[in-house]
Formats: sequence, C-alpha cells, structure tokens
Amino acid sequence: MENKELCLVCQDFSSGYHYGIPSCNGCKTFFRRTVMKKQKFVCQFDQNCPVDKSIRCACRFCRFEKCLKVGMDQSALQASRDPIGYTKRTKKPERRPMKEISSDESSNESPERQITPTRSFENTLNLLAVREKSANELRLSSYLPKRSLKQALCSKPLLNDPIFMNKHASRSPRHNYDNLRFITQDDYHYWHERDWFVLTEYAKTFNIFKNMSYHDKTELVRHAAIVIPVLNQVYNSPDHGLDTVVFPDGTYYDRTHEPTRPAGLNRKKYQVLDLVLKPFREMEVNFNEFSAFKAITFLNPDADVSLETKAAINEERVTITKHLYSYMVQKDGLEKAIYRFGRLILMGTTMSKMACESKEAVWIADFFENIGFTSFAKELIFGDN
Amino acid sequence: MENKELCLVCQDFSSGYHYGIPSCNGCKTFFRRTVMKKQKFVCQFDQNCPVDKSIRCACRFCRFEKCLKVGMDQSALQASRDPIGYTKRTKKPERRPMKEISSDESSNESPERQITPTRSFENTLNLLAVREKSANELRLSSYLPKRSLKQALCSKPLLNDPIFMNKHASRSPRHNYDNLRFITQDDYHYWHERDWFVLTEYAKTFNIFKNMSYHDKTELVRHAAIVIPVLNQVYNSPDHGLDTVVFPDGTYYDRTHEPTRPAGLNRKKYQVLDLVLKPFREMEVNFNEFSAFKAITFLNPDADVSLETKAAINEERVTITKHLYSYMVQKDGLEKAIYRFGRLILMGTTMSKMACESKEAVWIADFFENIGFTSFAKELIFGDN
DNA sequence: TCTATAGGGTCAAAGGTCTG
DNA sequence: ACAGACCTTTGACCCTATAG
Repeated sequence: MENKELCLVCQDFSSGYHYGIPSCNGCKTFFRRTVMKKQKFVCQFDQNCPVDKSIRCACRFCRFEKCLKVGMDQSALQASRDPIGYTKRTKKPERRPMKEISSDESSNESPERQITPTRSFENTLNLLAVREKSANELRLSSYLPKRSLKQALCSKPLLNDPIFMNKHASRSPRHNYDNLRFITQDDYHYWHERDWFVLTEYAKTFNIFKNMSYHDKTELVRHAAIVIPVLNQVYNSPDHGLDTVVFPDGTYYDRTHEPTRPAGLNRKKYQVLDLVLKPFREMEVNFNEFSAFKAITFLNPDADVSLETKAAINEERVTITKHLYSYMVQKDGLEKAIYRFGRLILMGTTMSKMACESKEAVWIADFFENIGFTSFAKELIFGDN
Repeated sequence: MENKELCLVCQDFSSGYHYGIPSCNGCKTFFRRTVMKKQKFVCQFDQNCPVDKSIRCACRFCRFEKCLKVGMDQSALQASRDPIGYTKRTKKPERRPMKEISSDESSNESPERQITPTRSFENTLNLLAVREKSANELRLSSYLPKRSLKQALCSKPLLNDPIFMNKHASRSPRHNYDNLRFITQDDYHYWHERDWFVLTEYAKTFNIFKNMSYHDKTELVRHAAIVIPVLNQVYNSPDHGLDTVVFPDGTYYDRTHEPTRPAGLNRKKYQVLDLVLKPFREMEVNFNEFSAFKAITFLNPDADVSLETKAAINEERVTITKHLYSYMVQKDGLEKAIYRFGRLILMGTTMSKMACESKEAVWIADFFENIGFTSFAKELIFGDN
C-alpha cells in the first residue's frame, strides 16, 4: 500500500505483475477477457486515444493496443480451468434482484406473441391463480349441465365468460362446508360429476388445449380425470385434521374403512390422505402454488396424445414450473424454496401414479360396478369407441 | 535437464518421485492439497476427461482420479507437522513483518477448519456418480449369479466391495457395443436378467435401503424393475440416432414393429424412444445428472412401502434433487439450469407412469407368456407369496 | 557430516465469480 | 453486456526431515 508500482497500461496502482508487467486488476481482467474471447475492437478515432486510470474504458481498441505495447504477454494465458463455484459468502437481504429480473422480463416482452407469452412469473402465476379461482367458483355453484363429453369439450368455454359466471356461478347455499356428515355413495357420485364438469371447463381455458385435436383433448382430460378432482377435493378441504377430507356440502370421508366400497377405492383414500393431503398441509402450499401445481399436473405429456401435442404440453408445463420456482424463491428465499419446490414437483410422480392406476381394468371395473356411472362418466373413463 | 522422467499424471517433466511415482510439481501439490483438504470434485462430463500438461487443470475430478490410477499413494502424506516448529523465514526475517504475523496466526489454526467449505452438492453428486460408474462396470461384466430375490437382496453388497469388483467386474469382451445386430427374444431376456441383477446390487448401495424391512426392499426394487433398466439401456446406448437403442453386446432395437412381441411391448418401445431417449439427447444430460436422476427415480415413495419408509425415501430424494439443482446452476447458470432442471425432474412423471403400467395385469401377462421368465424374475414382478 | 530425495509450506500470479 | 473488486487455485520455489 506504500510505494506500489503503477499499472503500465493506465497508471492506476498495480496489483502485481500480470501477464509480464505491473498492472492493475482492471487491465489484467480486460486483457484476459479480450484474448480469451478473441474480441476485435474498432477505434472510433485515430487509434491514438489516451489510456489512463480515468478514461481507460473509453476506447477498448486503444486500451488493448496499449496492453500489447507495454508488453502484456498473450502466451501467459492458460487453458480454461475447472469451475470453482461461488466465491462470495451468501448475503441475506437480497429480495430485490428477483423483483428486478421480473420487471426486466416484463418490459422486454414482445406484445405480439400470444400462444406462449413470455411474461414475468408474477403474470403467469397470476393468470393461473385467476383461472383457479374461477374454476373453484364454478365448483361451488349448483350449475351442472347434462351433456356428452364431446359437447363438454367442444362447447363455448364458460369460465372466462363473465356473463355466464355472473349468472350461474354464484355459490350454492348448500356448499358452505358446514353440516358435516359422513359421505355416501350418492355423495361421491355427485362430487365426481361436479368435478368432472369443472375439469372440462378448466381444460378449455388453456390456449394450448384449444389448438389440440379432439382426440388429444379427450385423452388429456381422461388422463386428468382422477387426479384433478383429487387435488380440488384435498386443497379446498377445510382443516379437520390429517385424516379427513371435507367436500363443500359438508360430506366427508376419513380413514374409516367403508366395506361397501371396493378395496381399490379404500386403498385410494389412504393414498390421497397420506400422499396428497399430508404433504400439502406440511408444506403449507399457498393458493398460487396450488394453482401452478394443478396446472402442471393437468398438462401431463404422458397422456396418449400425439407427439406434437406431447411436446407442446411439455414446453408449457416446463414454463409454468420455471415461473413457480421463481415465485417460490422470491417468497421463501433460496434455501427454503429449493426444498419446497423439489418436494412439490416430486409429488408429480404420485399424481402420475394415481392417474395411471385409475386406468387399471380391475380398479375401473370395481368402480364401475359400485357407482352408477352416467354416460358422460363412461365416455370420460372408457372412451367413446 | 534432458533425460528427465515424465510425470505419470500429466506427461510434464517430472521433478522427482512424489507419493510413489515420478510426477511434476503441479500434480504433486495438487494431490497433497486434495487429500489434505479432503476435497471432492465433480466431473462436468463423463469422468473420462484427458489429463495432460496443457489441460491438467480443466477437470479436477479426472486429474485426481488419474493421480490415483497411476499409483499416487495417499498414505505417503505425513501427519500434520508441528506448525510452530516450522521456521520459514530464516533467510529474510525483515521482509514482511505484517505478513509474517498474519501467516503465523493462520498457521496456528486447526487444519480441520473449514475456511472454504466444500459445497455439499459435490459430495452427494459425486457419491452418486461413483455408484453409477460401479454399477455400469458390473453391468458390462459377464458376472451373473443365479439366486433368488431374497438371496439377492439379503446377501453381501458387491458394488462397494473392491475385491469382488476387481475380480469379477471387468468388462466382458462381448460387451463393447459393436457387432450390431437386431435384438431377439433371447437377447431381451439376457439383458433383463443382467439389468435386474445390477438393480439389486445398485439398491443395496443406498444406506436408506439397508435399513428397510425385507417387504419394503422388495416393493421398492419391484417398483423400479422396469424403469431403472430402461434408464440404463437408454443412457448407455451409443448414439445411432433417435430411433435406436443399442445394448452393450451390440444387439439393438428401433421402431421396427416386432410382430412376435405383444402389442404392449411394442408400445413401450415407442414410449422409451419418444419419452426417454429423445429428451436425454436433446437436453444433453451428462453423467452426473444421469446418476442423480436415476437415484431420484429409484427412490420413489409411490412404491407400496410402509409410511415411515415412504417418508424416509422422500426426504432422501428431495435432498438429491436439491443437490442436483445446485449442481446444474453451477454448471449451466441460473436461466438455463432452471429450464433443464424442470424438464428433467418432470420426466419423473413419465418414469412413474412406466413403473405403474408395468404392473398392469394384462401387460404383465403378455410379457410373461412371451419371455421365459426365470424364477427370479417371477419373484421380482409378481412377489413371492 | 554431508548430500540427495521427498516430504510440507509459501505466495505471486494465474483463473473464476459476482455486483454494479 | 461489460468492468473490475474480490475470490480461489495453481505451481515454481523454498525449507526441512531423513536415509544412506
């Protein structure tokens, strides 16, 4: 710090010898980067710009020339090394960068893209949350049309139709989660019908869904037919302990064995409680996270759809996953977010398993014999031939 | 200075014998430091990076591996010398009084002190990569014992037994991926047997597995019985295009319809090509990422294991997932890492679907009738009753 | 005692990382 | 995207213990 040498390039205090000559940190790094990236600069003037501490960044061409002139040695550069990871200790008060990134992204967004708009995670998650809210309103209403699967999938979308929603989607007085009583077969039946109806409307709100062939639409909805209702039922159930799922009309089930139901369905009950309800409660999944997770679960490329549709679905769900992660980091901080995110996304395998098992012939047959299916349900589960 | 020996690690001129072999100053110091600080490195590629004078710093994992391979002897490191007895500035004691004090201070510190803690993801991922490498060596060997599932799961683990591995796990000359020919039923059968054998040994290397009940062990392995072999087959297949999977003995399958096989198996072939091979190739999944993904796939709490085991498995796979994420961020940068990570982890749903479908009665029956199962395979797929 | 060898330590100068 | 402060790693060079 006393009689230090000066940088031969810019006359700043040198930080030692670099590439053969005394030089400062800035000129050292500038030289390395320039040689490594083989950058070529152009001088705006006469190739004799002054280079000193105050204006060393003004002309990169002349700065690099000066580096060479005072004897910096290119051959002193080495081959790339193994990356060494983070070098700075973690800082605590850093919620701002997320914010900045998100506002940057939204200001960069191009207005003409419409199919998969690149918005900030806030916009994406917000869109999903709004969709989820509407879907739940419809679920809590008493509206339940009788229609075929084809009618359901090809008719006008209802969820984003404010006139329809205003008129028919007000909450039924029966759906206030009070008057608890144990669930019966008829109640199961009623809520399956409602949840399947809402599922078809939910599906139609995805732009990506509108562009699919009819075959792909039915396959995707069919694949989601068990798990999406389960997610609705579990997430919206008020907390009566880890063993109880309550439906909006106050009917509930718990671990009580129901001997009149097939073994497969009793087993599924335990799966739902252990593998969905419990993790949701433990992780304190919030509404935005649930909305995104449900969309990721719905957009499952494992359904028997065309390869193009698989690819499109996958892109969409990866995008949502990215935004969900950004949101969680902003909300929980890095460490906690990685844990919660990993845990939540890995629940996808459980969802996948349930979706798959619901197709097992034995299970379906049980189900079919014990619940009087409507023709809609038969189409949904078995296909229309 | 001319007839000097060369460093066995990097071919630079050796500065004498160090730790048992002729080696250069750099490799000598690198080896000492790595052992002393117990550093664990992770290879960014496939653990076979070249190591020579010009690029010896490019991959620290492979450099250290090479050190060990050419015979550097860890036991030649001496116990920590008495730092106080070491008088370093006998010649020029006046040069840097400030420095001297500070370095004395630092030399009084315990050598175990973690000034730069090695990032934990390196240890975790490295462990998984080493495990994967051994498993693949066993897979490429010709060792294939006849034993029951119980014997397989309860016998002594082989993968981390260096004596066994040295003796029996050398690569079979038949398993060199050349001599391509279309696969037959017998070949399928052979590779299923091999992959199932390796799977049982792979499973036993997980500490978490050792602590499970026998029932949980079989369920977990059973749940992995289809997907883990698929991952092995796909990842290790040399690239002959997106339609071809090559086994180590040169047998291959592609999209050719095989009419002698049941429809379910032909369908599965397409699934493997479209949903596993293609994404792996597109994402350029590297060895570390594959090792971690395979472990996450194996540790699937959806298997029919006890609730305690489910919870333990889930914790473990969430931990691996976190470390995988950290690794990918370090390797790819934030933006790219989030995309690749999301895409890779979401492939878990596909794995789950395959695992589940493999249990479908119809599918299994097809499979069973067309491939002569050994009793081991029957146990694995159907259980032992 | 002397000398060659092979341990360990040092620090200038490489390269990598991250924030503004 | 670039600049440069700040971080880690490398290895030529040094000191020291020990065997012959």
